[in-house]
Amino acid sequence: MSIHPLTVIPAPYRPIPNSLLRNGVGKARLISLSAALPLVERDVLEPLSRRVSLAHGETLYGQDEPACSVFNVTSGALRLYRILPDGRRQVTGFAFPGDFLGLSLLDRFAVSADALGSATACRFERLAFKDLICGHPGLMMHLHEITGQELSRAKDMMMLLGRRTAEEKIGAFLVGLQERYVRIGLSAVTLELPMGRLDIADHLGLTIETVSRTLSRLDRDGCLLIVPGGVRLLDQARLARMSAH
Amino acid sequence: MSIHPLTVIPAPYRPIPNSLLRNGVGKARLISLSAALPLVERDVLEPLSRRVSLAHGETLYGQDEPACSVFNVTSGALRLYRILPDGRRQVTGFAFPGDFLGLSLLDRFAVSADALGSATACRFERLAFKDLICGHPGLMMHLHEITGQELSRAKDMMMLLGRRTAEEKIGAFLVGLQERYVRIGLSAVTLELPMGRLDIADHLGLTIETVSRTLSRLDRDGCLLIVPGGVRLLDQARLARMSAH
DNA sequence: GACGGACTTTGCGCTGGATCAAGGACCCCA
DNA sequence: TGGGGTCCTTGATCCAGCGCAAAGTCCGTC
Repeated sequence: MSIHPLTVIPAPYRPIPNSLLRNGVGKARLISLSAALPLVERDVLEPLSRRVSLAHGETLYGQDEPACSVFNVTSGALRLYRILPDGRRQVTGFAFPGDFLGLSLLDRFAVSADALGSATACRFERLAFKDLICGHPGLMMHLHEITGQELSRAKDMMMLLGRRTAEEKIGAFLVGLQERYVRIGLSAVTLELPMGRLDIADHLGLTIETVSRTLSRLDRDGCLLIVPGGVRLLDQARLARMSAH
Repeated sequence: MSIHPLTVIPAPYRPIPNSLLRNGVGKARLISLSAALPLVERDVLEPLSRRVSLAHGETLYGQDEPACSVFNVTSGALRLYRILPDGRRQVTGFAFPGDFLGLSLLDRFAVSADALGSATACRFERLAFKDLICGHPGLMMHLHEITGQELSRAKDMMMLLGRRTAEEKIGAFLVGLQERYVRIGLSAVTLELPMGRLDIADHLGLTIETVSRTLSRLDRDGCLLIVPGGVRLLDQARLARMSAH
């Protein structure tokens, strides 16, 4: 049902787990930091960093843990979330190569972070990082701006969670993900979804069944195509309309 | 129904609009900046500021407008929100004395801000503000930390919007407001609610009817007392439990 | 190549909160 | 003291999305 027999699907549509999110480990750090920062700032930060590797499902840090590090994701994808005592979970976002984690430099992490598939990151010791940027106002300002953009996206998210329907949530999620992928140089048509349906549900304030049903319906309507490991966006215009601000 | 005849209510419970939120205009700026910042940082910022006064409902700035100013609220309360083309609204938060607005220093405002009742703020010209803090790394770091706290609260809000029931939303809203009031030296028991039911609804992702019904039920259950212009929290323990993280 | 486990899809009945509709309280101003 | 506007409350009904249950799919492993 999800792949129509007459549909031409350009390779790769086979589930190569996280394939598009792994760009070769050697270059990853370079790619990542250059995407987010000017050369000169990268040169300042680079010497402080140490590599961290995570296997599928491994935790990078836990909510409320003392935040002694700042991270920059270099490959793979991470899930950021909070959990209530009774098990209800809110996935506040996903992190991809180039994203900073813990950049607000608070004493404790605001969320937990774990890996979807395998992932790597640069770790910076927080106090050293703080001292360093204190000596580089331009860099600090740049990092502040990145935090400001995250805050702005958080407000988009509030609107999404508080005032939009299931279909709009799914649409906005997919279009937003596509935009982020394009910005880091990944496919714009076939979206890899390294997170599961349950992660998407807990991100959008829905249940896994509603996510599944809504995706199925969009597939049936020819709006998108569910492929193993992800989704192909077909009717971009309609998706854009349903996720429009 | 909302005020039980046998309940002793300490004055003031009469609706003095925004009474507790107006602390005398002359001292307001001092109070505000001293609350948020150390003395030395206040002395740096103070000379750049100009007073702005807003009447009830007046707009301080609009979403997507070029952000040429940073503000620090000195009296009253503001509503921060986004609106979708079809009229659906998400109130992303409320601002009280001491709060900064536009601190992420992006080119455009992420939300609209208007006054609930009358309000005043300090206005800083954005570029001058930026230049100034570039020369004061400690101050910039402090402001960055404030932004980080706002981001953390935004994530609380996502959890609230995505995963909690109407009653939990109301409970968490009231307890959170109380905590903020305490921090700026206002009453801890009788909460003034300068925003209307519709503002609360649009903040919590509910309808005005659900907000009204839920408050009525909590009143009936002896959990709180609806008084003109606000609410008195009676069963703090139960409220804390229902809003617990 | 078939067994087991994790994830996804689908059907069905249910419910929390939305929607529609009607009053009620309060306030400003005449 | 009364009339009109705004906001709030309450009741009745509806429905989008939830919760449960049962297949179905995919994948790794032995």
